Amino acid sequence: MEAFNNNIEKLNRPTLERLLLYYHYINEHMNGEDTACISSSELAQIIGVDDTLVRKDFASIGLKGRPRSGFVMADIKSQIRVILGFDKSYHAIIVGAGRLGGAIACYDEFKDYGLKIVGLFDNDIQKIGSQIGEFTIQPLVELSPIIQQLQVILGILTVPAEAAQPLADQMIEAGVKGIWCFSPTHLVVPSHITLRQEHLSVGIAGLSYHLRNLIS
Amino acid sequence: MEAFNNNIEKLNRPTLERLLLYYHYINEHMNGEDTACISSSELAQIIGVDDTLVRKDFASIGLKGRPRSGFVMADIKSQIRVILGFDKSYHAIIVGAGRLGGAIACYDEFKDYGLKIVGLFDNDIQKIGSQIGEFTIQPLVELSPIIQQLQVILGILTVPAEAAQPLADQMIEAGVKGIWCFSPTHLVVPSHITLRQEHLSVGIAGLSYHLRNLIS
DNA sequence: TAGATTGTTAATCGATTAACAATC
DNA sequence: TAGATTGTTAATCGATTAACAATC
Repeated sequence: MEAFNNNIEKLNRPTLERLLLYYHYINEHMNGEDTACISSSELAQIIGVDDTLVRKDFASIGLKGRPRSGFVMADIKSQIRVILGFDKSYHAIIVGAGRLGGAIACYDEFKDYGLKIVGLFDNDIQKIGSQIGEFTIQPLVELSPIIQQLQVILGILTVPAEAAQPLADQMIEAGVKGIWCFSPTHLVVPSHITLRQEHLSVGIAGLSYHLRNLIS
Repeated sequence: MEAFNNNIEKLNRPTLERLLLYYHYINEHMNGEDTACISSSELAQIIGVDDTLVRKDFASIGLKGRPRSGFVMADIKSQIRVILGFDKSYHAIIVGAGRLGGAIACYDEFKDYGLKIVGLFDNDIQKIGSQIGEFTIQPLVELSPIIQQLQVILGILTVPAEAAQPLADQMIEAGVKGIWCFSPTHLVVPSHITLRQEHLSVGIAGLSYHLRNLIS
């Protein structure tokens, strides 16, 4: 297990992102045939990368193919699930019950990735107690107790930028191991905390940069 | 203009992303002093990159610094705005008036990036005519006419995965030049169309991968 | 067997970092 | 002037691609 972990710990970001693309494609095109195969070159063409890269990626997660037939799709799917941790379920909570927080709370696909939302919090007295999807919005005073009671390891932030840092600090103090932040700010967290910052504006930047010459 | 465009057209993705980080930081820390300077090493430390890289990035967008003082913050800000096209305003519409569509429609920061949402569409008869923020939800039959009338160049998709492709096709047919897709699917678009696919699951993959060893 | 496909080593490519002269 | 900081060339690093023997 030690060696195995050391091995996959090395996966770099481009590889991680490609693994997810493979996973999406296989997931949508498996049709229950457990023994169906796909060649690295076919998958490479679909994803838009070089076929050697696909084989390298698969080798890096311990997948073996067979000359003349390729890789068993069911194997690809299950191995990526294991490597990315989708086979293990873990608890997350959302702080910020605005439209974005609500959208994430109700996002159906999360269960495919092992992520289970177990709470939705807000400081707005108007919202507390009301319902979004299957969640009753809870007050912030419950935040730390719930994190501890339910062993929540991921905190999702969908609050205004200026509220994000203190809430992140509080969640880390209470025991979360990761922060997924949708607030447009720059969080500072201890090095042992996994942080993923989603900046909508990164998307805009790329689009705007490519579109700017078309704007009259 | 020709030469200038050829020049900046070369900006690669890491550079684009860093430009945005510089922009965010400068934007929040300028305090109206138009002449305040910042050194490449100071900015580098804040962003978490090498200082040579900051100077390379700035050189690549035509920014010049001064030995002993650094770069004028106001210059950095305005030059990045021009390069990324934030100084030009353009029209976008959103298709899919669910929670995520609503969140994006009401996202306040977009105006800083030149993006102006001019319509919110849905096919749900229950939703059509109702209000989200300042938008009245419109029926899909209005989609193409509005795109043409208002010269909409960006279409934002927040619909279920299976609805995304035909709607993208329709918007491209009607004249949009870019698609920003939040639906968890793989869109196929002509090569002259700028596509940005946002996959929430990419974020989950990275988080899950790093957290998986902590899950009991 | 012949031929398609894997697995892997070597070559290439592009981005980052190091080094350092030029400059204010 | 002395010293901090830029601007740029060369070195390094890491990821991708090419080449090709091994294999079913």
